[in-house]
Amino acid sequence: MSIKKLMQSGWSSFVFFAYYISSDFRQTSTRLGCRNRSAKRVQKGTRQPRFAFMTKSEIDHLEDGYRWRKYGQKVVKNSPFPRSYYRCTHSKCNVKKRVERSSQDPSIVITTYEGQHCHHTTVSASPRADASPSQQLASSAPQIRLPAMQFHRNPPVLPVIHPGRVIGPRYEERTASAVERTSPAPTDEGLLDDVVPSGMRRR
DNA sequence: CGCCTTTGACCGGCGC
DNA sequence: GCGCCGGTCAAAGGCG
Repeated sequence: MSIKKLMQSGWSSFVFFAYYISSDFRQTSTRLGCRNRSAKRVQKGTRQPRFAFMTKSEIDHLEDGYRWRKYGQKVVKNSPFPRSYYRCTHSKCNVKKRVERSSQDPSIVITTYEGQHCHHTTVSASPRADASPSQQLASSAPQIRLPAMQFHRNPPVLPVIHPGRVIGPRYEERTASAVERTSPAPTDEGLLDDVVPSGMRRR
């Protein structure tokens, strides 16, 4: 999917900022919910690769080819919008994603994927008859397969589009700090902030 | 009936 | 130690 095609499809502002959080970036499990009820819980010390991107969309839960089950929603500090937590419905897949609207720009949806899929996409390109309203809404939009979940070893080459211009090199070459330096994108206090290196965070 | 969302409660980490 | 916070669980209910 080229930028040009995105523009032609009316999604000119769809993806304009993306970055990859490498697996050794930081331990993600230490701050995760730590109740030890479920065997599926990410064990302490294991590191899950994270990938976060911002999209300009009215749809919160974007169709990405996988099926997700929402397991929580939480109002987070510094954001008037709730953060939603989704888990891949595949039984052996431990991938999670968080979806949150930017407090700076409500039209921007920040999605963070965590983990790696151990299976292929499960949702067909056509809308599922039994899809939830949000899924149906998403399916009614131009189908854009977000490659975020296919970066098992080679992160995808997403168009890094800033409003009005293309910024930066291919994002897998950029570190989060590079993003910080090169991107004038609004610093989000919510989910985006959560994937910023701990040393760059206030807390 | 199966799958999904919603939502309040619960838990551990962290800062003070 | 206490309270805040983020993440998760699980029961309840909705929907096709």
